[in-house]
Amino acid sequence: MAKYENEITLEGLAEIASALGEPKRLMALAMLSRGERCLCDLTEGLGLSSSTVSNHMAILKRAGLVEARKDGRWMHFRLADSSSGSGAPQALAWVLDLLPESIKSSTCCAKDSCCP
Amino acid sequence: MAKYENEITLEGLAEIASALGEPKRLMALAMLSRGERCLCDLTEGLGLSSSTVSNHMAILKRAGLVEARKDGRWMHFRLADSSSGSGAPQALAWVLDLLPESIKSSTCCAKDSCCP
DNA sequence: GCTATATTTCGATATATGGCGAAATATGAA
DNA sequence: TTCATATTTCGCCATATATCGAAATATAGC
Repeated sequence: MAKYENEITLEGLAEIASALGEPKRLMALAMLSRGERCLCDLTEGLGLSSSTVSNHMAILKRAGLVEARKDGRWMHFRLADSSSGSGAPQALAWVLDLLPESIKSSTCCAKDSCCP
Repeated sequence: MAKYENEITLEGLAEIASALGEPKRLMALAMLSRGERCLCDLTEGLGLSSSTVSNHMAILKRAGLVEARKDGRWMHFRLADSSSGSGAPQALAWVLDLLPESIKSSTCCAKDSCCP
């Protein structure tokens, strides 16, 4: 973590935006906006291999956009808490506001497990 | 308003985020937040070649984050108008809110032409 | 211990991106 | 028209990214 409590560096800001810059990752966030999911659920919903989804989630986690919780064999992911610093909550607010509408005009998800 | 007027696709959203996911482009937006600039000003401020900056600005323009105006030999860039649709204004609001603070802890800009 | 399942890590590969300099284009000025 | 300047386009290179399958790791249940 940075030297100061909630310090936001230019690189950190770019990292957050970059993490959001991939349709499948946006799709994953949309799924998580409806509640916690384990990796296998995300894998099924996104139609990607588990290794690929694991990578995507690591990127989102590194950017501070999601948090993970291990429960036995399952890794559960959820959207980052709004109290977490460094700009991620604001980014989530922005993107979650626009996601529901944008998903309607997309064929990104393999199943409708993610689509309202 | 028409149904598809300001439609946001998942890919469009990802394109906006992706355009924001590069420190030099964030720097360029910070410069533009202080007023219109021509490409040569941006080039000097960012410390990159003009061809590279031209590319960066094309990416920001394509994402709807900046607008351009040609005046003689000079191409002037400015932040996209808040009335423009497709999520760019919200993205700009998010990033412009955090940029001033983040720039302080960065050595990205070649000159202080961009730093408040 | 052994097996089955969930996840991560490890190559490998194809494509995308950021960067530059050189060449091409556009335009104002002499 | 000729020259100088601002910008874009092009070719190239190095690095990053998205993806997969296979192998490695972790854990629940037997």
